[in-house]
Amino acid sequence: MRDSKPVHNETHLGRIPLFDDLPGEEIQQLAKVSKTLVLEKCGTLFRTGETCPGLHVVMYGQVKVAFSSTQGSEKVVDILQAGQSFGEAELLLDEPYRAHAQALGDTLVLQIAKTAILDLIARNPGFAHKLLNGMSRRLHDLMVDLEGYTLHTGAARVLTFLLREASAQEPCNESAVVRLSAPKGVIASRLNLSPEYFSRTLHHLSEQGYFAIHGRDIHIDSVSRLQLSLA
Amino acid sequence: MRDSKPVHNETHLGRIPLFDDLPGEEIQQLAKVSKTLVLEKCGTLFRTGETCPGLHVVMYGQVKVAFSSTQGSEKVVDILQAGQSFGEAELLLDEPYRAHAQALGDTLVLQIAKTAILDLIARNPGFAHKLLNGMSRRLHDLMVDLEGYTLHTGAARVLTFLLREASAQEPCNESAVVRLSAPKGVIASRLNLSPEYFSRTLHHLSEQGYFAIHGRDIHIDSVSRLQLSLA
DNA sequence: GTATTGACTTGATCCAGATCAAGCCAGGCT
DNA sequence: AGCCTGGCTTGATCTGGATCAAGTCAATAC
Repeated sequence: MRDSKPVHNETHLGRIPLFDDLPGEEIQQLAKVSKTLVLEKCGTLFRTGETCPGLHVVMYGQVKVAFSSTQGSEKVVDILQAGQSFGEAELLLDEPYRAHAQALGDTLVLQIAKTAILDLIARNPGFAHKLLNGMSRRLHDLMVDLEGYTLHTGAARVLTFLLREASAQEPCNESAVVRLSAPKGVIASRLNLSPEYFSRTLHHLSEQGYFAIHGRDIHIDSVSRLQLSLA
Repeated sequence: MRDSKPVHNETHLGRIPLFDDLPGEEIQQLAKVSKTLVLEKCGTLFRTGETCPGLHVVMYGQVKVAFSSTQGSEKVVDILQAGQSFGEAELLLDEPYRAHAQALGDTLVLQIAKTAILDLIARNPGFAHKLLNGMSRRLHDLMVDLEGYTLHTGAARVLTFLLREASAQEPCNESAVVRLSAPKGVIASRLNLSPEYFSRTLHHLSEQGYFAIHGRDIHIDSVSRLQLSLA
């Protein structure tokens, strides 16, 4: 993890959904108070228990956020893609992180100083509203996850995951090729399954004819058939 | 579930944490656009799939929020106490509820019109900030729950629950009597356990000498001993 | 007082998914 | 080439917690 000077971050920041209707001078101000973090594969962004130095925004690459148990096992909570921000709740509450975050590949993250964010909230109602929407989205997604973990089976979670990926990667197509954006073990943990059971479930479902597995590519013939199997 | 005219809601609203530093005229405005809902035991506040008519605030009583599976079983997500609000995320996103809500006893709930809340966010940065803090808190609590569900055992969840209740009901005491605020079955579901297993675990832990069970009262001799057993 | 209902307990059995243990295979080393 | 190393699969076994099935014990209703 190395720091570098904030060169040309304005242009990048301006494209992030959270900031994209902020006036130019605000963006410049943000860029001035943010640090650029370059992470290589497995590089740590933050650890459990650390206090939150600012808002993290993934510029490119992927970051996995996970809990770690005392026995060394870990549970992936989220896989952040480029454009996503993280740590709003901890920032606003001044609570230490419950989870740790690690880059899944070469990744670039901006860290925006806390005061700048608080400032924006106080001065710019539009920004506050956008932040509220972002947190609502996260809260909502977390509820969906929770529902899955507590009252759906492993297979159902796998199917829902594939369907969501399919509609994100190839919207409104009857057939789709879903490319798993992370190692299967990471996806498994994200779905709260052991790698072994995830593999078995995936192969079992493919034997039922729901899709074909080619490495990290899942070929789905009939998206609507998957949908039906969940109802 | 009956509606009644908004009588004297101002005084009640002004005491809710979310609104307690709003000027009097704003409170009056809120009271004017809010509906009073009187629920008796098991009365439904909202159902899964309904769209959100406004922000719900529990004035007194208790409301359980739960997912229901197709097979009739349900999973309690949260038990709302007096003073708590619910539905911010769904309100802001215009998404239908993922869960349903039911009164656990005689309960009074205020329902504040969506437009009034949006207005306040736009006009009053302090309110927006407070709302952000509230949602951060909920997001954070959900992460804690998720951590418990995914990497702690049933017994550990029971102990953590009792400890949290103890410190809420009798802060900083070495011994405490925790009164379960809802039927054991509801608490069990909140901890993602079957009623049977919750009962067993509770009795098993009491046999280990962690506490004594007297109906809904749990007598804890040594709070610090429970804390130790979790580390 | 007796039935009824709802909240809880207790025991027996079952199962989804974890864990343990090999083995496999592709890609990056030297 | 040969050798790791890490990601994935596959099989055998185990277990936390669910489910099914009776009770027990209030508290309310009749």
